[in-house]
Amino acid sequence: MRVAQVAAPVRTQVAERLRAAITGGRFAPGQRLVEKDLCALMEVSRASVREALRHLEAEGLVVNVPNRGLVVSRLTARDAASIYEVRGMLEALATKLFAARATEEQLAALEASVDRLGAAYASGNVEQIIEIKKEFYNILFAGSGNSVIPSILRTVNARITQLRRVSLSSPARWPASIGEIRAMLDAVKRRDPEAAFRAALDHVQRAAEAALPLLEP
Amino acid sequence: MRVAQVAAPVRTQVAERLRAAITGGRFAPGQRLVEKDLCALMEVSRASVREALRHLEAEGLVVNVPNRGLVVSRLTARDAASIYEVRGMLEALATKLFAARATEEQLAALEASVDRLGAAYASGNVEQIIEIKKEFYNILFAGSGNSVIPSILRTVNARITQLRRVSLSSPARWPASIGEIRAMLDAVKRRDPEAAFRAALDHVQRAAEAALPLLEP
DNA sequence: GCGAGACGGATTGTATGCCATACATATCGG
DNA sequence: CCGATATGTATGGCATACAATCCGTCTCGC
Repeated sequence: MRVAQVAAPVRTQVAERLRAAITGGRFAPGQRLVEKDLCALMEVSRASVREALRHLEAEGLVVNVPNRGLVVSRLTARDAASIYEVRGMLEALATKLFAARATEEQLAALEASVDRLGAAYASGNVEQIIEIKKEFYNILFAGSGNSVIPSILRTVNARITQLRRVSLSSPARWPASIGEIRAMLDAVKRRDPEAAFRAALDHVQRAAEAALPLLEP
Repeated sequence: MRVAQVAAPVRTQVAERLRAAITGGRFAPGQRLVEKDLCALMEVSRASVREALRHLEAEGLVVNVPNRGLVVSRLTARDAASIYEVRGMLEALATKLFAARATEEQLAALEASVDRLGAAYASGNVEQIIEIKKEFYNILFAGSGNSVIPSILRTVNARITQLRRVSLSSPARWPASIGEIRAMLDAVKRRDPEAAFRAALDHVQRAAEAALPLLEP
C-alpha cells in the first residue's frame, strides 16, 4: 500500500505558484522576473527557482532576454489570434472525437456539467463559471480519448488567461456562450461528430471575436 | 548593429544535444538518464544538466519518476494515435491559412520546395527527404501567419521522430506521399482553403495509417 | 555645455561542494 | 530459503563563489 507523496518537489511548487501569479495577473506582461527576488518571495534557493523558470520558459509563459533574464511574455494581437485559431481546431477535434467515442456515462457527465454551467451563468459567479468550465473541458477531453490535446491546450490557454477573464467579466456574451455550449452538447448527444466539430469551432470563433478587440483599444 | 551572439547558454546546448540524442534514437525509450552520467558525457555541471532536463521534461520528451529520476518517455500506441490526430488538425489548419493568406512569393517558395522534395524522393536519400520536408513545413508555417502552430508541432513531433524515421525507411509509401503533397500544393495554388485543409488532413491521416501499425507488431 | 569613455552595481550563467532522503541491491543471520 | 539490515546509488535541495555582461551614472576633456 503506497502512502501518498506528501510533498511535491519544491521546483514544481514554485512553478505552479509562478504560473498562477502570471495567469492571475499578479505579474504583469513585460514585467521582469529577477531570480533573487523570487527566491526571497518564496524562501527557496536560486537553483529551485531557476529550474521552475526553465519549465515556464518551455511553456512560453516567460521569455528569456540573454543576460537580462526573464520577463513575463507579452501577448501580441497576432499571438492571441493564433492561439484562438489553434484552440478552435483542437477543441473542435476533441468534441468530434467525444461524439464518436464517449461512453454513455461520459455523455451523461457532460450533460450534467452543462446544466451546472447554465446555473453558474445564471448566478453570475465568475469564479464558479471558470471552475465549472474547467470541469466541462476535463470531461470532454477524457471522453475524446486523445491524450495530448489537454496538455497542449493547458499550455496554450495559460497565455490568454487574462484575456479570458476580461472578456468573461462582461456578461453581455453569456447568453450566447451558454447557447453555443448547448449546441455542442446537442450534437454530441446525437452522436453527430461533424456537427459537434462545427459547433465547438463556432463557439471558440465567437469567443475570439468577443475577446480579441479587447487587446488593442 | 548587433553582433551575433557567439555562444548559446550551455544549458540550451545540452538540451539540444539531449533532444537530438533522444529523437535520433541514441537514447532508447525507457532508458534512464542519470544526471551525473550526463555531466560526465558533456563535461558540464550538474546544474546545467538539470535545467536542460527541466526543459525536456516540459516538452514531454522525458518523464520524471519521483526520487528515481528521468527516463526517456515511452510512446504508447494511444499517444501516437493522439499525436497524429493533433498533427492532422494543425497541419490542415496551417495549410488552409496558407491558402488564404500567403503572398505570391511564399507560394512560389512552397512550390519550389515541393519540386525539390520530389527530386529527393526520386533520389531515395532519406536524410535529404527529412531535411527538405522540414524546409517545406517552415515555409508553410511562415505563410500561415500563425505563430503558435510551429512550436506546438515541433514539440509534438519530437515524440514520434523514431516512428517517422522507421515509416520513411520503407519506400513503399513514397509515391503516395509525394502525390498527397502535390495535392496540397494544388489546392493552395488555387487559393482554395477548404480543399487545402482536406488535402493536408488526408496526407497526415494516410501517414498515420502507414506508421501506426509499426508500433505494436 | 556636452559627448565619450570609465566605473561600479546588478544580474545572470556556471560550477562546486555538501547534506538529506529515497530506493535498490547485496549481505548476513536464522 | 527467508527476512532484516547494511550499503551504495541517485535525486532533491541548498549555499556559495565567481566570471561575463549589461546598464546607468559619473567624470573628464573639449
